[in-house]
Amino acid sequence: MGRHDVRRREALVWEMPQTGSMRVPAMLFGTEAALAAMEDGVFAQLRNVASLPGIAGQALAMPDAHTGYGFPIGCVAAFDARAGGVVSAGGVGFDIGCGVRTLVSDLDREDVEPVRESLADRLYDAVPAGLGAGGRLRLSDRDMDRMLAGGAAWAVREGFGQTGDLPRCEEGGTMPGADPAGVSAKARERQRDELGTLGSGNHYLEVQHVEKIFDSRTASAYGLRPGQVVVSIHCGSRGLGHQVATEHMAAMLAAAPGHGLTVADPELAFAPIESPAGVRYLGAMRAAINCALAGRQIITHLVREVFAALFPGCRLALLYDVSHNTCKVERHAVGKSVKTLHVHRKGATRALGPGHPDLPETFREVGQPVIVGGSMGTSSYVLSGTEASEALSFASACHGAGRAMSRKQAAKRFSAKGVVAALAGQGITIRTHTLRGVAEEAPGAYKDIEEVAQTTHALGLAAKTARLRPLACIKG
DNA sequence: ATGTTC
Repeated sequence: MGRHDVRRREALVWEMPQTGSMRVPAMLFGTEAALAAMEDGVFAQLRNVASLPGIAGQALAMPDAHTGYGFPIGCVAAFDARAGGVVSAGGVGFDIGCGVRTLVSDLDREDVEPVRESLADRLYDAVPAGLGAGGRLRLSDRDMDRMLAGGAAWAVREGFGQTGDLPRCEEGGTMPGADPAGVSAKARERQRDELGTLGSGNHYLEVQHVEKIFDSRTASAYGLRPGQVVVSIHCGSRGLGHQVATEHMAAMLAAAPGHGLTVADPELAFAPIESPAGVRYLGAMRAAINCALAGRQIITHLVREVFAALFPGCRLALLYDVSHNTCKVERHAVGKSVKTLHVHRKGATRALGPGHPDLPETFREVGQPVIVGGSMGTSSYVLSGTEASEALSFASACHGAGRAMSRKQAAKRFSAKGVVAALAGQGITIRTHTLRGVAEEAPGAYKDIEEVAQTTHALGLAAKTARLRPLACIKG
């Protein structure tokens, strides 16, 4: 029961046929070498996902997939409520609403290079980061409810950002259907002073420059040009999302026998979409997504303050904000019919193609910006959504390089000081709250982003638009 | 990912 029955369907497409308890086949994407390097756990977890009630089409692993909690990270799976479909907290992940946003400036690399160290210091001081780090905001219970219902739109109303930012966020900056009352007192307490903080692990705030443009028409629609300075923010819902995930995984596990469901792997806890446990999770999950959106919006404001101090009058406009840990209700073609599905994207990015009605007018002709964050010190990519991804992956693409080894292995293998020095030699400034974190996030602990992006592009999951190179990176 | 093992 593993990878031995994986069949090559096309150059970059691999299928695990429907066998045993699987209700649908599973598909994986990558080169032969990438599949050979993929952890055994991905195949086993994908088989579990493909066995869940009500799954539609196929279970999918993106080119950056690696083993996760229940579902692989880099997994897309869609469920049909009318066919007994389920929702799984492990199918969204602990960091609910985690995502990336990229801001585009009117500065050139040459403007930033002379003050790179000072800019890194100021950003490090302005944006709280690290495990358990608190920020300057303290939310009352009433404000907490408003934040959980309003997301980035709430943050803009509170003075953090510009109304023009909102159309540039997935869902317009507010995830609908949130149930703030479903977020426990404990989850709220963990978040009380964490709003607008970066967190730790692979989260980062990076000043980058546009190193290469692959498609000038799309890049132009996105406002990207060679040499331009951009800022990317990668973070999620902090302690609140973690608490929501923890509580609901336990609740789903407890409720499973009542639905006549067996859960093979406790990490794979799930509940029928329309069951009380499913409904409660979805409401709380959407509130956590709003927490993540509000957080990225507040950090955007802090970054703009730093840039305004160093570069008076400079522009820092939001290109796009997109999550890669979500479950969303979307319409997709399955076989000959179009169905309403709960699409889980765990370590996978929504990638709507040209013409999709959910896209703002600006992106209607070229498709959605798909922001793919590299690991610390390596390139990131701006891709664009394609029409092909609808048939391939429920309009989804990769989310990053994907880990090639565990944090523990990486901490053993790499020296933090060595990593910082090596990156300095490449003209990349690192500011960090934890040296161990730097070793865990060493570029060598990740897959090659170039190969992941190329596979994604060649398959048509999303198209290469621009490559971003880091200048300065703030780590938690 | 995470008040880094409720």
